[in-house]
Amino acid sequence: MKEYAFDEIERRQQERWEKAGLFLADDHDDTRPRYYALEMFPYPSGRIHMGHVRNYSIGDVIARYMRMKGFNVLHPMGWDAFGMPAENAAIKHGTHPAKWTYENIEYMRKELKRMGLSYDWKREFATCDPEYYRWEQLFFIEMYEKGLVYRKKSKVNWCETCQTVLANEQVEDGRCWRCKDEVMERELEGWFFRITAYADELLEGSYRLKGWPEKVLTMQRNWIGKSVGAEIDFPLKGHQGNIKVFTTRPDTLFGVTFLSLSPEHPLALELSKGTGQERAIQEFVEQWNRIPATERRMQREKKGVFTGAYVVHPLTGEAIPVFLANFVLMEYGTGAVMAVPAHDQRDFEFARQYGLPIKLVIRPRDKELQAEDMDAAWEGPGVLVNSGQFDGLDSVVAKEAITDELKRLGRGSPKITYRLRDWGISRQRYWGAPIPMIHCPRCGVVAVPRNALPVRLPLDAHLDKRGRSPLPSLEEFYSTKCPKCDGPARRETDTMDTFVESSWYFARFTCANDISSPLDKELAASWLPVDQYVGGIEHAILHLLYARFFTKVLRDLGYLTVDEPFSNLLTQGMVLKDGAKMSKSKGNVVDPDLMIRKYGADTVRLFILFAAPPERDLEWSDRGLEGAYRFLLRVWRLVQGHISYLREAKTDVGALEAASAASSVLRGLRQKTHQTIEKVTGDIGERFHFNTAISAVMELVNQLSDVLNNLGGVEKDITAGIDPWPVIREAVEAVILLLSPMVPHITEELWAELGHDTFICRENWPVADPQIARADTIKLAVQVNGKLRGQIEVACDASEQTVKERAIKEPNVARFVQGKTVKKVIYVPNRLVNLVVR
RNA sequence: GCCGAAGUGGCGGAAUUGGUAGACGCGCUAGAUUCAGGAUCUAGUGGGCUGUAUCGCCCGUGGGAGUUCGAAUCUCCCCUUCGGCACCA
Repeated sequence: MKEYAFDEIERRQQERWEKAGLFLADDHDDTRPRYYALEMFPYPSGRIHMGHVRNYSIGDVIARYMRMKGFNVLHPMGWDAFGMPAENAAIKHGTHPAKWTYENIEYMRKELKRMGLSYDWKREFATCDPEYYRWEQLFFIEMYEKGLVYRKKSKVNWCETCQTVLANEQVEDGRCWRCKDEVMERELEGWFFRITAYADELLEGSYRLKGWPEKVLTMQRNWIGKSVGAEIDFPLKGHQGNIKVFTTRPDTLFGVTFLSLSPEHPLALELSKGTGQERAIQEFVEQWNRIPATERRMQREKKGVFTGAYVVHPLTGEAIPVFLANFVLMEYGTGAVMAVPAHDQRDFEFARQYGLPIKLVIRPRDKELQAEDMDAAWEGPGVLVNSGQFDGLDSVVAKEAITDELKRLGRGSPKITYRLRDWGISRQRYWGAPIPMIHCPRCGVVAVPRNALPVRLPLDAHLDKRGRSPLPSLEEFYSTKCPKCDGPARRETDTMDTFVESSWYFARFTCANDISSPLDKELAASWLPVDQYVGGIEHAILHLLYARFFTKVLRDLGYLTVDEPFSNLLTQGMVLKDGAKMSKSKGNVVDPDLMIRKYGADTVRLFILFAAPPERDLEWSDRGLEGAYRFLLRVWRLVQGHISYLREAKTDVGALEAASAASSVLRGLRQKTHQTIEKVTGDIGERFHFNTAISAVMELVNQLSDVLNNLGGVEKDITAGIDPWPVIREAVEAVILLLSPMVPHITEELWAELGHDTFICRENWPVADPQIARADTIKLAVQVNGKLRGQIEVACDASEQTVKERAIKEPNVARFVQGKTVKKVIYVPNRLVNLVVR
């Protein structure tokens, strides 16, 4: 018997596939429906890890399955190649980020190829290729012209270790998402993408993304954080001007007893002038400034100080004191809030702390409240009281009524506020796409002309030990001429956030080799949106929201015709070892290369698909891996051990039907074969539950082994002259075909061994015959008062009457029914009979 | 604190629509083979019951209550674990 030489087999099959160009997507074939399967492309960090193996195994099953289902499949791969680790490695090892990156890509490409992933490698690119980022620079300029890019000075999150600005999303718990060092606050001028212009569409669109996990959509909605309310002006008492506040509860306007301003509010110091509160305010603000920005938000205790100033209530004319309060955020709304202690918990705590009045204006429908003995604010709905002309109104209705009144008086207006901030994309790093802008002392900011693109990142730059970008001091780079006035000018030396590259790479894959334009509109339209996107949940907000934003921008720039990039999203769970995420620091990393060398790519793929459904976390198990290997070995021996009979067998309908008519064992095997096809098709095609698909094939293999181990018995069972091998071959072929998307090499090899000269990955997915899959008898459970008391086997088409009679005659059932009256008989066809007795 | 997901044998997990809980795999036990170990094959494997022992009973899906002829699945309360958000006015 031939040995299962997985390494030789896998390499040979991979070579065959490559030579035959099996996985190239056909841009021009319109006879088959198109399907775009995509996995999140990796950062070329050096080597692949188990997370990649899982991600790409899942994606590959989908791609291969859809191909067999007759789709023209696009399944590309590339490299998210800009980023800091390249710079860090360059500094540490005295190499160049480009060299490091391209060498890693070389290595990792080999690793991916060794896994037998069915990619269209002709579309591969790295985002650090000038031929890629040149188009990104073009988009930047076009967005700039449309007002979607702007420059502003802002307080930014600065990571000293990484020497760069971080987006809000890259700050976790006040620390840098990458190096985990504390983030500082800094004022810096930088470039922004106006993602807020799409806030509403991003939010609306989230309700139409039926193929996304609800969890991801919820996270995005929270991130966008839309609040509907009103902006209200409180005129300063005795001064010019007013203080603007944003509130979602205009219905509580009559309950305002003070105003709270952020300590960073521009009016903070000014308000106290001439009130005797100057010192107190000064101290409070100074104290506030001494607290590191990252810790400010963590303070939970409500603290504040009176500014000495008063504003006028816009409807009642009352004087309202103005406070500074440590919980008011400058970056949200207007940096000032109207305080309604009776109906906002924070205001309530603040008021209690400083002995400020609490005025009840919303009375809940089902209970009586007194301002004096409340122990928490009432934030729910109710009926308005103490609210002048609005008394008696429902609080929901009052929101609009009061806003209308304010608008009529010119003291306020409806307002929608978002938590989402514009996307700061400037990075003071070297290894990124240069921002194609020029600063001219005479003309100001000028875009690089389109015909001068790309602005190439100079490769002869020198990185200093501290990791600071060499670009601002590299004259050959920054020194240029103004495209408008031809005078001396300076190039922008910031580079783009690497999330920009990953925001449109999926679109570029549809026309990766187009050298004349960023996106071929027709090709993009023919492939997009991505039918199935697969990746980690850690990108739920960042990458996925940016990609959605970019898709809408590119649509509005005329490049794309779709509104959303990914129709269906599968977020796979993590790979754990000993209950924890694999990491170098924990020392629990399992090296995929090593495992592949030891057991082969098919075994590793099989284990990882079998151990858990894709969306759940997966616990790595060496034993489980061995189990997967053993199973493949069983399949191998099953086929090779009977190879000459199997090769001879002809699976024509006549032979199959004759054999199953002649033998109950063979009839049973055929039935199991077709049931398995049904089950696996559903599990892969509809649920992506590869674990149960595999276990179903295992059951078929078990039954097949039984039959083969007992061939003598089968032959006795058979009418003379009937050949059992067609039925056995049908089962064997089903096993091989059904497993092929998951373990493509061994199945390809066995397919050839059976005498096929076709590629299995080009075969049609098997179709179950429901007639054969259906059993002629069926086992039903019989319950008495809901407890299982027996089992009966009846003909499929048995009448309800027959079934009930059989059930009641079943000895053990009869025992429990004896001496009692049957009150009711519940009959669930194909499932059970339940006798209710008393 | 708020939101979400999860909790099923020794372990990973299955039960797709309220209908025979524990499929499949790992591990374990016994047997066969072997000088031995490993590998392989066969059988068994949720807990309890000397009980009318190839059959049957009781208990059992984090805990408690409920709806139902019937609940791992639905409802309510509680516990634990993981993830996200965390003063967003």
